[in-house]
Amino acid sequence: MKKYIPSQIEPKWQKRWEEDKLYAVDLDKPKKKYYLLVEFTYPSGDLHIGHWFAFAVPDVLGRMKRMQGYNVFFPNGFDAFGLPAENAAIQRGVHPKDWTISNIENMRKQFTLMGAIHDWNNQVITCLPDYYKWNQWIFLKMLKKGLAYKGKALANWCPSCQTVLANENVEAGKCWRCATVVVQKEVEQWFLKITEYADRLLWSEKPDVDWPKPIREGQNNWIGKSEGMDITFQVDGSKDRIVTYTVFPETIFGVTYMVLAPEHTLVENLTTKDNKNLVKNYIKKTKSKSELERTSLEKEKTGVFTGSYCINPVNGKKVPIWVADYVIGTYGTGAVMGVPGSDHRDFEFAQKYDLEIIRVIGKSADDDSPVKNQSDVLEEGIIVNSAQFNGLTTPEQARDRIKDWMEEKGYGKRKVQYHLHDWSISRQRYWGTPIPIIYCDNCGTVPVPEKDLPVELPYQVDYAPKGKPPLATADDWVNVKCPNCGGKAKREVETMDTFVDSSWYFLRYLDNQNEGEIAKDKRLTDWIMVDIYFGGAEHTLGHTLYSRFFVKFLKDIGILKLEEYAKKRVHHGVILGPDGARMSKSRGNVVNPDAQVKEFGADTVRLYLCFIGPYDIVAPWNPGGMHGVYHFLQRVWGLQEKLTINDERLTMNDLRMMHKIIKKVTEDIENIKFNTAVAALMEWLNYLSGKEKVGREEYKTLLLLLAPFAPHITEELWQLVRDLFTVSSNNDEPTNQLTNNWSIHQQSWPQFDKKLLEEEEFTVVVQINGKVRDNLMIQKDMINRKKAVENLAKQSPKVQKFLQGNTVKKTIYIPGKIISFVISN
RNA sequence: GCCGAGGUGGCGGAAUUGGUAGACGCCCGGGACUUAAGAUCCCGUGUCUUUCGAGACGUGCGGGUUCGAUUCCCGCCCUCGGCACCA
Repeated sequence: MKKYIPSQIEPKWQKRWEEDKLYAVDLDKPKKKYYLLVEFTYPSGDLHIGHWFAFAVPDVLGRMKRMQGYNVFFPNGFDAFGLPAENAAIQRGVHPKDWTISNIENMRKQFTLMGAIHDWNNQVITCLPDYYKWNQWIFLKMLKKGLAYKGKALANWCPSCQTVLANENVEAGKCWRCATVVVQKEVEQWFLKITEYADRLLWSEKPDVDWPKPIREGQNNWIGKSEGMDITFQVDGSKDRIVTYTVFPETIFGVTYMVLAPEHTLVENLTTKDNKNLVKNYIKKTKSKSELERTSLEKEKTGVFTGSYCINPVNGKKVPIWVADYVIGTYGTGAVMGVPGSDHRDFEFAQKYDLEIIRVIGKSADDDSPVKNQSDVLEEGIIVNSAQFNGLTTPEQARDRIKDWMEEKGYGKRKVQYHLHDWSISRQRYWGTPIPIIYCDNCGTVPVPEKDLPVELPYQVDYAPKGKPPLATADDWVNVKCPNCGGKAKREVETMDTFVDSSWYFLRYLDNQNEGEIAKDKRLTDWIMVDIYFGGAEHTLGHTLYSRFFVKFLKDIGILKLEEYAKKRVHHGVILGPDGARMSKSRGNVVNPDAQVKEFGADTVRLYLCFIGPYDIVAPWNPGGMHGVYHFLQRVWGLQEKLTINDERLTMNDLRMMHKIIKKVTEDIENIKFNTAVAALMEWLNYLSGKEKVGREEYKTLLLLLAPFAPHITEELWQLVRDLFTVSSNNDEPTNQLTNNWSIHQQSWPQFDKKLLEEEEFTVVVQINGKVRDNLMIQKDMINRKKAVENLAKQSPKVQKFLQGNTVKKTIYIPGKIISFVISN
């Protein structure tokens, strides 16, 4: 027997599989299709162990499905636009495109070491024009439907770089590049109107697709639908009106003040002379604060009085109007009614500034106790001090009745409000999809005609200009004729958020050569439902929400027929460094998969990643664990010494064990429980190692079950003993099927036989007052005879010891499992 | 603060329509083989007590339901991930 040396067998089989096109998928044959999708990767240049975890483990599922006869499509690609390429360009003077393309080449080589069944013929690279053309196309379709629009929004702004910064590029309130203090500035940007789809993006209680509950709840919370009311307050002595939004209209009688956001348009009008300076200073201070400071850092609320008052419509009460930065201009109406008796935050504010506090929700109908502490504040209970509504319980009885009454009287109007904002897609960057818009001196904003797509990204630009986006430096590109009037015009110089790219890439896999359409029609109907989608939990509120939005939009314009695009979503975990911290170059705890492959082989790395724990685990890399699975593979290798062709040696126990393991491994892979599937294989190997000889059927089944996990070693062993399997026990000629399908990965997945799983003997545990005292072995035919089992149990000396001198009050028998005596003592 | 996930040996973890807690692997200890080391194979391995038969305790903490609770209920503590002072 040769020694098991992974480096001698792995490249050999990878090459052969590639040559024989073992994993090529014919997308025109949708019969028994299985679309396996893993979130594509950013081409950072190096494949790290996280990529292996993300791709090699789902590959196990894909391989089993193939052996089960499915036409498995497991494409891969690169999310190739984005900031790191631009940073590399600035720091090292490499062009982002060259940097990205060479990274992709390198990573594809590293991907092949994994031994995955990827179909690279259908790869997607988002930075190529034939891909991003369709970003532009979708954008134009949205523009046509009014779902893409230009608007203003607050953004992080670096006054020195003259550019908008993403949150992750603001470090402690300063620009990551030049350390200038970042300010909030209103900037014109392109938006996609995702809020239009808010209701459809909300998950129902029982959706048709199998997505984890945490992601559904997370998205629903993020969308944040609330059903409340806009209530109008007249400003005292003025024509101005303040509209305030609330989800608690039942507390309207408890309003004792009004608060406006500093950005509110009425603030200037409402501020009286005496208060001008105070308010002005306050607003100035607010502006210097970043959103971060205004929200999380500042726990204590601050505010100033404007000097004006407004009138509560329900009771004519005059209440003071304040300005406070805890009210956000962009949420609701930018005005909040203060109900300190029934809201903890309002209470804190009222107490600090000595504002009136009225109880409108009490513990009982006659509860008129003063609200003096936070603990006296009640958000739910019985309505008091509220005229005809006293005595109603909140929110059930009171809320809708008060809403009805207020609408009837014209005091307010029901309104649905979402937390979700429209999606800003403008980036002042080079390395992204150009937004297909032309600004004409005569015609204004003109969309690029569809026939002129793609608007290609120019190669020659200054990536780090001061004061304008990089594309603005490419004069030849920027200056164009207006497609409408032929007059002088300029292109939009901003590019799209890269989340646009990833919102529909799973469609493009279905045909990236077909330039006339987004993907082939037939494949969009036959293949598009992704059967299982693996990815990171960090995309709960980003990518997966955006892509659901895109799919719904594409359905509305007739491209797709689906409301959801993935039948099932599975989250993977995170592999930490051996020190338990997140892997990072600066920490020096990065595990290099190539080095691991060199030392142990790809099969061991794959197997370890399966075995490390549940697939959604966050766990450190443990080098000792690698030794464990490597050892296991060596033992599998050594098992060939015990192989015999004499199948008659299989006992009932052997058969039962084998079929039990087939069932366990099959079901565990299907249910994404790879760790216990591997444990079952180890358990069986331990069993087989204990035997003198291993039967042909056992050996074959072990290789087949192990093949998805460790494709190389099983292929090698299969080829060594294949002839033994092709000859049936009565020495017939080898069957054609096996000679054509030379590879183990072309074989059928083992089936288990239910009949062979049935046990002959059962272990019954004997308990006395719930404590285990003995075990009984009983035969199958005895299983339902309680009395007999009871008698048998009572004969046990160990049991007798505890029963002696006591009376059995009760006997519980669970057939084949437990007999439990309850005694008094 | 809110939302979500979780807390089981020295370590990663297994077992939940309530039924022998610790599968499988790592580490560690002992033995075989070897001149030796390594590799490999076999045995042991939750804690404490023990007359070596066994006994008590044990799944973050405190209660409860039950013949029986890691699993169900009530009240806490801690860790991780996410976030929006959301009216």
